[in-house]
Amino acid sequence: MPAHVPSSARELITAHGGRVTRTRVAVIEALRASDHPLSHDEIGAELAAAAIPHDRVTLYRALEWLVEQGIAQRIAGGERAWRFELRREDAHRHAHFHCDRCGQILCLEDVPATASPALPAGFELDRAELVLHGACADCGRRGVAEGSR
Amino acid sequence: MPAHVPSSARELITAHGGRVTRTRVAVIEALRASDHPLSHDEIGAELAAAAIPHDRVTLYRALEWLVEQGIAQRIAGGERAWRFELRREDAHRHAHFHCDRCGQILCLEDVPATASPALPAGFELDRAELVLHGACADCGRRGVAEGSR
DNA sequence: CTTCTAATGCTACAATGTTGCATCAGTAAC
DNA sequence: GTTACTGATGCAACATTGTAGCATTAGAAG
Repeated sequence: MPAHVPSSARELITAHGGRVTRTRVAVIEALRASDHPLSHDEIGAELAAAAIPHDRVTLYRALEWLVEQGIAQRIAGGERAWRFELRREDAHRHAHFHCDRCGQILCLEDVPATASPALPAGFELDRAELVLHGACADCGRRGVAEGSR
Repeated sequence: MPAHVPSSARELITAHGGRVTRTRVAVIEALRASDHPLSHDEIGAELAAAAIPHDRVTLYRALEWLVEQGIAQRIAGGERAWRFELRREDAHRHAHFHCDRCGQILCLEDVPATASPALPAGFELDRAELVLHGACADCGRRGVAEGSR
């Protein structure tokens, strides 16, 4: 990925009136480099791998800020922990797939998370979250009868 | 609701080879009586209101069993806690709405949780979970600019 | 370089869910 | 009805995930 992309992590942060800190930059880079939503834990591991000192709480707050600013978005995956991914202009409506066996979550770029128009009166729609559950290609091939836990 | 519905809680349990215990019966009744998915906490409150002694862990395990048996299903709502609802034959595909302001979750009976056919090769779909986020009728009417937190 | 304050990095805590194990109770066999 | 078997419970202790408070650090502006 070129280093001088239009909206670098630095630009992205300053554009939202935030301070450019190593944690925020690293989190954005990690999210950008991944092809699937990351959990707090996974992001923490990325930072550790990049030898970037960080605190658990700081990471939570950095992500909270990114979500508030609309730079990132949360996904309620299959497990208890939140997952995060960068919010893209047009593609922030794709669905996700959660494998009930290996727990992996991945993006289904081709599957739109359609916002149905049939909402009751008075309701305001902000966003739609579509999560498909099942077995991913790897797990599916290993047979259905194995049992997942 | 009539007491002699085709599949009473008792029948539902024995049909799946489980023992009929007050906790399981009460949980099923609570889920059946509610028009929206319930959290552990809410179900616990129902049991307490019905003067049914219960333990937090027992409740978790009762719900776990119900989900395993396909009697109930989990919904990953807006908050961290799981929500549960009875799984209905044909209607187990409706979407849910999460109000980002009051935290309430409710069923959108009219909105189907469509399972897209465009899954990558090798993937097996079990179920689709569609959650719409926004403001419910009550919260929406009270103005958008109030701020949610 | 100094100043201002947003972010950080603790610690401590809250909320949610899980594990182990002794005991209780639902069910079936007698 | 009594007995025996084992699923289900209840308790304690723990694991995971996320928050709150507050003193300190460091980004950005002058």
